[in-house]
Amino acid sequence: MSVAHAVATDSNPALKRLAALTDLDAEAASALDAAARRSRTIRARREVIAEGAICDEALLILAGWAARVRVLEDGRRQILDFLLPGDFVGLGEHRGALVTSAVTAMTDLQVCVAPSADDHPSLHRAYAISRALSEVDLLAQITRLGRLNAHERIADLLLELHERLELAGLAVDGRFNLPLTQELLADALGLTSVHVNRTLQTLRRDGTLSWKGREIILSNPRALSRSVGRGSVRAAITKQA
Amino acid sequence: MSVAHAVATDSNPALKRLAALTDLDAEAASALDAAARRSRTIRARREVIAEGAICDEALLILAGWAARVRVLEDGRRQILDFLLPGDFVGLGEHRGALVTSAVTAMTDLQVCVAPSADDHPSLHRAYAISRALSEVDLLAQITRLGRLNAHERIADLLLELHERLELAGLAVDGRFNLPLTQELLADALGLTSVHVNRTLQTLRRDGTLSWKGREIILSNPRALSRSVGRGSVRAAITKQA
DNA sequence: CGACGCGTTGAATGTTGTCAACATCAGTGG
DNA sequence: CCACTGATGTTGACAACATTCAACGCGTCG
Repeated sequence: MSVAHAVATDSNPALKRLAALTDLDAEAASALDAAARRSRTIRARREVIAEGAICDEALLILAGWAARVRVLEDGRRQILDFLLPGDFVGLGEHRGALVTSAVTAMTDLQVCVAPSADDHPSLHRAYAISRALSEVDLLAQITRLGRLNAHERIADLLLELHERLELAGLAVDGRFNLPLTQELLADALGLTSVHVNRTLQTLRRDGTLSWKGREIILSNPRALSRSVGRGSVRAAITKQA
Repeated sequence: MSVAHAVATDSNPALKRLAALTDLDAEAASALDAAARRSRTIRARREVIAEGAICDEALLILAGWAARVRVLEDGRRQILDFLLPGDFVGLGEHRGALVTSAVTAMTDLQVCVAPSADDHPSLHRAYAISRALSEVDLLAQITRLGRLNAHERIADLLLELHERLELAGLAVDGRFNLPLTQELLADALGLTSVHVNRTLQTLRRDGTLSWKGREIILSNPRALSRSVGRGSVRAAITKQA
């Protein structure tokens, strides 16, 4: 990862993540940097983009958390996945495509338009890897909901978030900022908030994690990862880069 | 959908599906037709491609069913999604990418190498729409597992399969061939085969469906779709084309 | 025939959801 | 400064949903 160019990889989590996915050349990095300077803020709980909208350009998340959400007619809600700094909104879609699910800001959000990768091979690579990772995470979500129990679901999701935030420099040693309520966690995990609450309590009691305010600490991510049997595809893709 | 060219859209479900996604020009259709002539057979239960393999080219499924499967260390199994005639294996991945999950043949399978879309704009469009649909289906699977109960999960999945097979001309009026055991259905739905069995019985009793041998009949797909509150994103994307 | 895969059934158990109440805290306006 | 409000977390009792285990029927195939 070259730091010769004058772009602030360290102060910009999104840029840091993309640089971690593949070697960005100076051009690509400065294109991203320029894009980031034209950023826009979206308030928490606002919709970033609606289901069924037409998508012409992808957005890059610079700061804050968003989520893709589906709401059933009777009010049941499912969070499909979370979008973190360095992730894209609508990157999968081809130009002019319908957006396949609503994206909502979970916190105040800072986004910019993702620069076109057309004349930047290294950006193109970074986008491709980012897409691949987000598919891996969707598949992991399916396995979580289909075959893990409440304890495992919570541990596995927190591990995933930790791995992802680590890439952007936003998690260290099992510690990171988790700006979610137990109810949102429940909506992501296919559980009720009551059950999430109870399960969290046992995870706290047995020393697996602590969570006060918005700071969460996983006592031993490695060990937890092994004990939950968390897959290694993410790591393989990240290292391949 | 032009049928002027000499390509057998009607006898080839895969071609029929792609033609239904977007208007294929004669060149694209004959490229697909040529590719289909160099097909390969894979026996049921064999692995089509292993997780972690390197993917250089996408495969097109001409006949038979496959599935992406994830198996946990302790033997629990989750079917991530099904791949039907006209679907692609490894289309999402960029060249040289790691395959993100094993693909297994559920029946004897006929596949061919998907022709490159580089110099066929209409193929490119078809592939893009196909990718978009498969993402929609992944998101639907997440909602199914996270927020629907056993009855709803079964109905919703069968409706999805019906919609998808309809595009390829393999389902008509709620009737299609379902080459799965109750156990495989359970692995896709995050349930046990015992519970799937019991739930199917009540669905049969109340007249929602019948299933004998491999033929399944949904009595009233429209009504069922409404009663389950099944989303319409698939339809929107298909119509957009 | 026997072995095997698949579907079916019953009884007991375990996991998760529901409902309702209360605790805590931050913010708001009187 | 306090009372009030709303969002979030916590708890208990109970019901609903789903799994487990074990057994048996039925057909196919060697």
